[in-house]
Amino acid sequence: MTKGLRRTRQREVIVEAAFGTKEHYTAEELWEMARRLDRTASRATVYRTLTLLVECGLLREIDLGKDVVCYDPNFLESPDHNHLICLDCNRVVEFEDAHISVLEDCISRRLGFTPTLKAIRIEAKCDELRLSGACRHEKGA
Amino acid sequence: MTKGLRRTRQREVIVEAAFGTKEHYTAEELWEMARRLDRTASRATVYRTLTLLVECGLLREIDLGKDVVCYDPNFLESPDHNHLICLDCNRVVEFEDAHISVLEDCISRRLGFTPTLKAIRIEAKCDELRLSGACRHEKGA
DNA sequence: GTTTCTGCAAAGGTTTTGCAACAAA
DNA sequence: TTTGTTGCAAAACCTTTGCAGAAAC
Repeated sequence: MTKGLRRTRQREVIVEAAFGTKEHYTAEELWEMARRLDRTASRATVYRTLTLLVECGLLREIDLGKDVVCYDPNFLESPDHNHLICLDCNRVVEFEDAHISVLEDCISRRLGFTPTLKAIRIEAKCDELRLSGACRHEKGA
Repeated sequence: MTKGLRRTRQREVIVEAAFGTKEHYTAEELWEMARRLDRTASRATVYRTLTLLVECGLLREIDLGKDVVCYDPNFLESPDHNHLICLDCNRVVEFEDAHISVLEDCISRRLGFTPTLKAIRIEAKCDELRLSGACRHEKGA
């Protein structure tokens, strides 16, 4: 009844690419990163491996407000972090807060649920840009 | 320099459908609802009107963890609410919490930002189902 | 009359899939 | 061997868009 997953060179390459960065990426971007390690990596296998990694809980899908799904390899280290997206420069800032996390658990329990995933997304404007007219990170796409 | 938007019958129908429910819906579902009011409503106009409504802030896109974008017509009444999605029955529970909202603002400010949108998504398992083996809402798609 | 809007169908972009060849166990 | 995996190209999906006719102002 076990899944009988196999260790293949393709999967090794994709996993290495997936966790070789701390940046968020799309499926297409992961494909590019994997191809830098092995020119023969195929898009289909990247998609199939991404599905596996997300199912295993090794990788998490995040909503950065873009029109494509993004993946975040940093949840292994800090499983409870959230994302703030700067609308001025598109920079994504990760943050973690124990108080919020506890509150989320309380609210869930009160509603009759046990949370399995908690995600906060904050879209915001940069104070520095508003006050001084310039933002240190403005280049960020 | 003004946008010069026009009041058309098609837009009236789509807006009526969009705010004639408290449920969340996809673009496709809104198209079906609009067609119930007017058989000639076209998909393209639904998409174009959705874009306008979101830009105006009358409607909000929400991430329910599905693979399509969902829209939530309830943000006009309670602009600060969040969503808990039951993984057992797919039911979506809306909740609001002033403490969390304040904490989100504090964290944003500390990071140097002024938030324009705050969204929490919690995926969870139903306690009732786990304890008693049955869930009142199990039918939910 | 001018400008905006609509509907259609085609195009665009992302993700999934059927299948034959291939590789791991 | 047996079973799982890959790569390709096609298919499936959702969303956007060009354009000519229609409607609003």
